[in-house]
Amino acid sequence: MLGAMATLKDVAARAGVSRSAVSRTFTEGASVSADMRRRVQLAADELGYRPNALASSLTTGRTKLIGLVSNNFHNPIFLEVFDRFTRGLQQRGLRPLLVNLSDETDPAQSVRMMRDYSVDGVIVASSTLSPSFAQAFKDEGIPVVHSFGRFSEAPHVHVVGIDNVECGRMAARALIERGYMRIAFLGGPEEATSTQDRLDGFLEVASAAPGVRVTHTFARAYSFDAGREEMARLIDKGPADAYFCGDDVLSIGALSAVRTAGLDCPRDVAIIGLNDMEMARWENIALTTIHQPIAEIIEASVNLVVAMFDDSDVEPTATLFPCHIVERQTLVS
Amino acid sequence: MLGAMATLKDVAARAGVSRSAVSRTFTEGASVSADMRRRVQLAADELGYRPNALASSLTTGRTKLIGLVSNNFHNPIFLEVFDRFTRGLQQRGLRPLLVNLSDETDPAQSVRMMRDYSVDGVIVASSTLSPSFAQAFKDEGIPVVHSFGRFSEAPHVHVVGIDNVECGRMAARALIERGYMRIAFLGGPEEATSTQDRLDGFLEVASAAPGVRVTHTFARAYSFDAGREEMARLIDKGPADAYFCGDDVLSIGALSAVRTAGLDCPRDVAIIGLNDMEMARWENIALTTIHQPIAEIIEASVNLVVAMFDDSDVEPTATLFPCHIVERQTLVS
DNA sequence: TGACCGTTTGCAACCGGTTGCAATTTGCAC
DNA sequence: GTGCAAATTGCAACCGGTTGCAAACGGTCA
Repeated sequence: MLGAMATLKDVAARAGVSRSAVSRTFTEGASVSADMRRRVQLAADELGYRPNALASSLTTGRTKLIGLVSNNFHNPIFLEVFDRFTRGLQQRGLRPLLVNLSDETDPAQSVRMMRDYSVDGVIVASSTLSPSFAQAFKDEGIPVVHSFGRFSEAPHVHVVGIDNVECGRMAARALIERGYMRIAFLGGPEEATSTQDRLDGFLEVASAAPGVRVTHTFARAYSFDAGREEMARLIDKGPADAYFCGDDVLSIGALSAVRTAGLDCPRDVAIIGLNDMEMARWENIALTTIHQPIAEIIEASVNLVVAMFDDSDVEPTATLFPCHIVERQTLVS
Repeated sequence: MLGAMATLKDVAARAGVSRSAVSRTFTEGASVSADMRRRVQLAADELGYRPNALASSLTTGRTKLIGLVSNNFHNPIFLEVFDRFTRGLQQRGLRPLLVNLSDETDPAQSVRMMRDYSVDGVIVASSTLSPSFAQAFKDEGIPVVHSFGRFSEAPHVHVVGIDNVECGRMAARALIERGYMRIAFLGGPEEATSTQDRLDGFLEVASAAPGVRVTHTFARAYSFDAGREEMARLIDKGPADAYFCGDDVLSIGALSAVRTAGLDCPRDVAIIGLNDMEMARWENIALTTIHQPIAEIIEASVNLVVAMFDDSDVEPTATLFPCHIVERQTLVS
């Protein structure tokens, strides 16, 4: 169609004005007369001109690119997360540059990469990465928010998420209140910060409850298979009465193992999950679980990273959103 | 840490060489002596210098940015798709710029956006978008590949995917071979190209089979709820013996409805899906389904878009990968 | 008519790189 | 030591924009 892409210069020539005039026409709030703007627009339209966002970023220092870094590409809840993040960013005129932090890749490399592309900010979306990973971006001078990250009283970077320790407590209380006496935590991978925190809270409450026997084990991943395998193993050894599973996917795997073993879910082995992902509502699953307010977390994360554009040096904050239990059918009521 | 990011000029000054020398040191295959390279490297390391990818794109004309455009942010299989795309691109040194084509946003806007950011290419990952959408990128001179797109003998843009019509035939044959006499297609949204094609193939074979009664309906989306609702409705009216469901998610929803109605899945109502997503293997689902070779499709798509960098004007091709049925437990054997 | 002020416009330098070309250096054979 | 080709280096222009500054313009008021 067009031999080459029209540039500022072409438009200026065609409209018979200076390059600055063209630039100003396409810059919000610049000083241009209505007449000039009309002439430039006309020439621009004829040539199909659009400003090159990358070229202008050179002088303005803003790319409107946001790094979206995650290592959770196997947990269905993250599709929901990506959906919301991309929409939230797009609505604000920002573009997500997606980084898949698969285990092989060196994390430091992704930091360099983000710097190479001069992203305006980075959102680390992961409940398993250590706080130090997000910090690496800050050290490079890149605004960063850690979504679903580990809470800290005095975080080094902005953290938005839930209080995993409190969720652990909440789960323990829920099980104890319902009269379960042998309860257990079936966690995600031991090295995940979310697993550690949820366990801490769970044990804190459970071990303080008189007469309650509490145990815990870890699955090798937040995945269906890992949950199923671990629960199968536990059933073999004689299971507890009720389990707090590290997350919903794990819960669904565990649930499957329970049923395969010919046991009934709330009656023989009860389960409470965490996340309240879409699937938890499916009527063949009907998982009782702790709801994590994803939408709020993401909204807050995006707002935070945007706020940092203007004032990059605000004190890092930890924003926690409250969770609540959604009653379905995997716990006696 | 560093007041500001070090630039080429800073490094040149520090090393006492010309700016060109620094540039060449960081350019593959440029003419620099070993001695020079050492001096520059030293200065660069001391300053923590890294070349600005966007600035260089200005002269090289390559950004290594690839637009990844999709409107499927609710089908769990697309998490797998995004995972594979991001890894495939990253391995080749490319960065995915994710675009969420949610229904509200004007498609034309995403085309402009990609142009503004000078992406080297675009991958449209969607089985529901019309071919003309992908074409819009081509019209702007942007290399584009439509993954999971509709097959055409003479496509306007590169298409990589499966033969949906053939899948429809395959499903019909599978049901007929197994002796089901009243079969039906429970499709995705009627306007999705994949739904249309699968229906065509299904009807073609089914209506040619003597004594076989065939019907079809559409769910309002490729989603669990839509599948469950539609199947519940069908059960009310008296269901067919066996259903080809538009995809796995739909199948799982339908399966749920079948069980909720107190029916047994292969015996009373049989189901075959399409996709073979991870969940189809879950033992509480065990869906018999047509396997779609996602990995191959994505690998081929990425290769294709990369190949277009060098030669943008190759004749558009349609690459189809064969599918096969994976036997599990929702069809009699 | 001229002084004065606010707007609009263009010039030219700059953002952080790349690259063609010519000048300089190097290596090697004689 | 000389001659010549190949390898290395720097200069300067360029990629596609933005922006501070000063000149030009337009209008008002005396």
